[in-house]
Amino acid sequence: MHPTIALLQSRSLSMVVQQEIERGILSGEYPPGSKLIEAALAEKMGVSRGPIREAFRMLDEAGLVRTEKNRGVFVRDIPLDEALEIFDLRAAMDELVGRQLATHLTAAQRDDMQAMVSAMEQAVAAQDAQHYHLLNLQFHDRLVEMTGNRKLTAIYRKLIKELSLFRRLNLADGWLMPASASEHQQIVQAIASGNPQLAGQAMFDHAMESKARTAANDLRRHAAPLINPGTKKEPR
Amino acid sequence: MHPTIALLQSRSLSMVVQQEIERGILSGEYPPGSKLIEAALAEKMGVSRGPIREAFRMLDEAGLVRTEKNRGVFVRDIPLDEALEIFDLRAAMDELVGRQLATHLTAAQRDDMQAMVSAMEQAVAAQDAQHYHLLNLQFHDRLVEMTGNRKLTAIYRKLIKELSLFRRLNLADGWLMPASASEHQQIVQAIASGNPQLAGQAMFDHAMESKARTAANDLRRHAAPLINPGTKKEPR
DNA sequence: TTTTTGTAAATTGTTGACAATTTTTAGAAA
DNA sequence: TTTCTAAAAATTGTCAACAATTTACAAAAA
Repeated sequence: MHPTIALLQSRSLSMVVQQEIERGILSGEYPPGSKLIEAALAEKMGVSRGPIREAFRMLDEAGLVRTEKNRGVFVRDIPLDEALEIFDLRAAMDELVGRQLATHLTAAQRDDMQAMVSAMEQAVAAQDAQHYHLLNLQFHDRLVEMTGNRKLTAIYRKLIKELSLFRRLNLADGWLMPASASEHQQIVQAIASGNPQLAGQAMFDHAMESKARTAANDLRRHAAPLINPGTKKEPR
Repeated sequence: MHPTIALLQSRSLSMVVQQEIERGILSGEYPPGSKLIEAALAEKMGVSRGPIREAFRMLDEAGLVRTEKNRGVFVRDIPLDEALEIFDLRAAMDELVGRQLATHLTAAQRDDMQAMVSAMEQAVAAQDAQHYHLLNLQFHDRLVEMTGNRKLTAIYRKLIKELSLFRRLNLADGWLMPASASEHQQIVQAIASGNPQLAGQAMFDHAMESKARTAANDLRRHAAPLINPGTKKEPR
């Protein structure tokens, strides 16, 4: 069967719309706090408002937008305290990932991990922060996926998406690039050693380091505030 | 402001519908696998199909129903392997809860916990399995809530709801009631001791005991199959 | 100037209608 | 009887229209 036909049979309009809006949110096209207007999106995507509204409900439940009755739908802006909460939760999940991988890792998985770490080290050497950032996200995503726990993987990915709506994170990435590079090699070694306690600890510590860096970076931001770029409409 | 007016201003129709359908699912009125018909629900609740469809999208994202294009929406039936995955994830979250409570517990919280354990012991003495089950759910929910981590609390509650769609769980509860009673006292003591490692371990072990009991109970179910009660329409 | 008030415009909430697809039913053919 | 086929019914997908609410704007009052 033709792939396009198969796609139209399985994906309803609202799901396509949901993916498209989500892409726009995660890419920064619709920044945190900005208002999403039903009619505008409907016209842009060539559909009526029904599927747009259904997509809004999915995005709301996923935590990417917030809905105010009779006022509209806004891209969520994750406050610092919620971001820190998510880091704690992610650390616990990563610890579980480390433990499980340490007990069930295959040789092929071990090589995968090592290859990704090598790629990250190359990105560090090349000073390519953007590429390093993508590789880092992929590394952790793959590790979670390797556990085979689909529910864990699904929730982990949701948390990562929500975290990307924490504005102040973006700036941080550049400065922190070299810091976490060596930790990844440590993680791979701990997992490969087959010691669940050690591997879990390495993953947990790495996640908490990210949390600490984010918190420290937020303080720096407050000390040296930025000029307000506000061109988009904000709520209230 | 009058509470009824405030309610009507904050809750849109689709949110009310979502809550009502969710209540029906969790109460067993709409059992796992059963089909949810838009028109029937719309008439029953006195609204049009639009809000029903929006509620469906929320419930789908929450994992309580599954949508098949052009075929309809069905209450999800959680398979054993997914239930076991959720137990692993919940164990990691509970471990985090134990650690955090051990370091930040107030005296009032400690008394709360102790009171709930006492209530559970009374339910055990009275052989009231139904009441014990509710108290047990409340105990763990309150502990998660006490951490103050809202994201953790929200995801934990979602997981509990999904787990309740694992049919085979219901039967298990009765037999297992006395087994987990003493573990709760152990948990409270571990948390009250202020030792994060110990408290986390107690919570983790307790969750994994639940998992093991569920798995064992499922084996028993397969050995002694039940007469099929099927009166509801099933998909396929 | 600043605040208030009233009207127009924009936007959201809800509904009913129609099209597309699936499911059921009844009859024909094997 | 069983299997296949085609029409009918039921159900979902999508849309456009209308009502309700909020927002924007301009004039009047302080």
